[in-house]
Amino acid sequence: MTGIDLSKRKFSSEITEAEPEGVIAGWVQDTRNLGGIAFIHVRDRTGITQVTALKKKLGDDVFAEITSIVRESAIVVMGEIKANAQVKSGFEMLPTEFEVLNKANAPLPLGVVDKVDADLDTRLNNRFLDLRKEEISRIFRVRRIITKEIRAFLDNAGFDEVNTPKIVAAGAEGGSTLFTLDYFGKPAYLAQSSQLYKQTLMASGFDRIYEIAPAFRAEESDTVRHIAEFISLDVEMSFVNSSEDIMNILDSLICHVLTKLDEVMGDEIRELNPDFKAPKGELRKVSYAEAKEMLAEAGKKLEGDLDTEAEKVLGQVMKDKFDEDLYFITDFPSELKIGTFYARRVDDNPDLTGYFDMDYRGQEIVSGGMREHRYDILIKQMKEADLDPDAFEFYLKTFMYGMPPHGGFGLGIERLVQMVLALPNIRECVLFPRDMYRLEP
RNA sequence: GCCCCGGUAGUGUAGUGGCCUAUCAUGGAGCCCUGUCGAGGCUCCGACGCGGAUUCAAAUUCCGCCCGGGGCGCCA
Repeated sequence: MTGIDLSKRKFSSEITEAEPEGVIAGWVQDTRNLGGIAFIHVRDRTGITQVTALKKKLGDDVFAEITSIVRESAIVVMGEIKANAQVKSGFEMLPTEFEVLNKANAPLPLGVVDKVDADLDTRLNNRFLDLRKEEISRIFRVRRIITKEIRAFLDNAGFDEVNTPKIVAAGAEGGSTLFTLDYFGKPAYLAQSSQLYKQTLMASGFDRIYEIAPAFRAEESDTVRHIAEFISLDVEMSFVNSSEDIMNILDSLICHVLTKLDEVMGDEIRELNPDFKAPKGELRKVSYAEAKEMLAEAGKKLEGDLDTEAEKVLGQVMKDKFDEDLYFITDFPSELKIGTFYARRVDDNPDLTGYFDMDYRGQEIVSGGMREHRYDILIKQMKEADLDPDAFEFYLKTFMYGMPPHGGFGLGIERLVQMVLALPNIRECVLFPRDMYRLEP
């Protein structure tokens, strides 16, 4: 039991002179002891309150006690609120009582307000301390607003949120990138995408659905844009004519989300990424063939699918030419989408698919398009992709009883956050990232 | 999976065979200071990833292992 009633606690942002007595609680960020006066900066999730301790008023012993609290200890302070123009927040607290709720050990494995930077690895090993930094927790505020606005937009557009299993018997794109696990003695996998299930729901009359859920990839991809567990927004809609219908929804969705984000915390985002701006409206569509030409002009010859360098060059071209960050790449050749067996090819030109990517400054963040809803063609494409239809029985069955034409897309939430904030590493926008080497914390 | 690079105090670094009893900053401990907010001044503390090899001598060279960083392929 503490002597100070924690239920009376106010956040730093709520401190005003209106209530002359107050209780604050948080972490001791820093102490400035000037001898006869000391300033203790107490941080909570809304900001910092300065506690001003006077030796004369508190007495030598209490003053020594309050000024010797180890940084990052959790404390609660009760005191008098005073307006003071010399303080950043405009208010300070003159303590009458305080209590260390739990002391921090010294030295800290990671400084929260130190003047030296720490490596990402060190920071992730001590993530709980890393997350106490405002500029780090800000990344997750951005992330929360993004997912909140995605839901707001899609709910409003008549989409229902669903959940599909993450323990599955087969993957959407073959077995090499699946994590295996033992499921009551049977082999099972962690879902690499909700593709098969969201299509199944199209055969179930849901019409418009979305899911925001983890996807697991056992790809041995050790890069700044890959993680083994990421959050995917999956959207699927049925009774649609073409990929245009799907791109329209995605276009409106992304513009809505980024516009709202700009409204709510645009300035804070630009402190971290000065180039952030919300797209104005309809996004540009560049066909694969056009992209190839634009790349040739820029001196990058392309054979086959866009490689990482091609994506980056194209991103720069879009920036230079149109001053645009976000754009579609459409009409991928079918030969590049063999592995994506469920992609529907253009009826009068089977060399092309209606598949598209959406790139954000040269980084792929979305991929999607019309799915193949006709059973026979699907089987054929599955075989071309070297997959065994027998392993997909539950999925294929849904195509035999009135599967409507449908399509959708998958968007990598972390990739979007990473590009909005221009973060150097995707791990920055995951609380506890999982990669080839990191399984804890 | 392939290619390149690195591991020095709690944290970030300097140091490429002897000048190393290892630099600087930050941090920690302590002292001084009644308006700090990257506070300031002074003192002290604290480190060469592990194993082997070469050498009179290894933080420094070589080999193996472990850990980390970057790029590619692939993808969201």
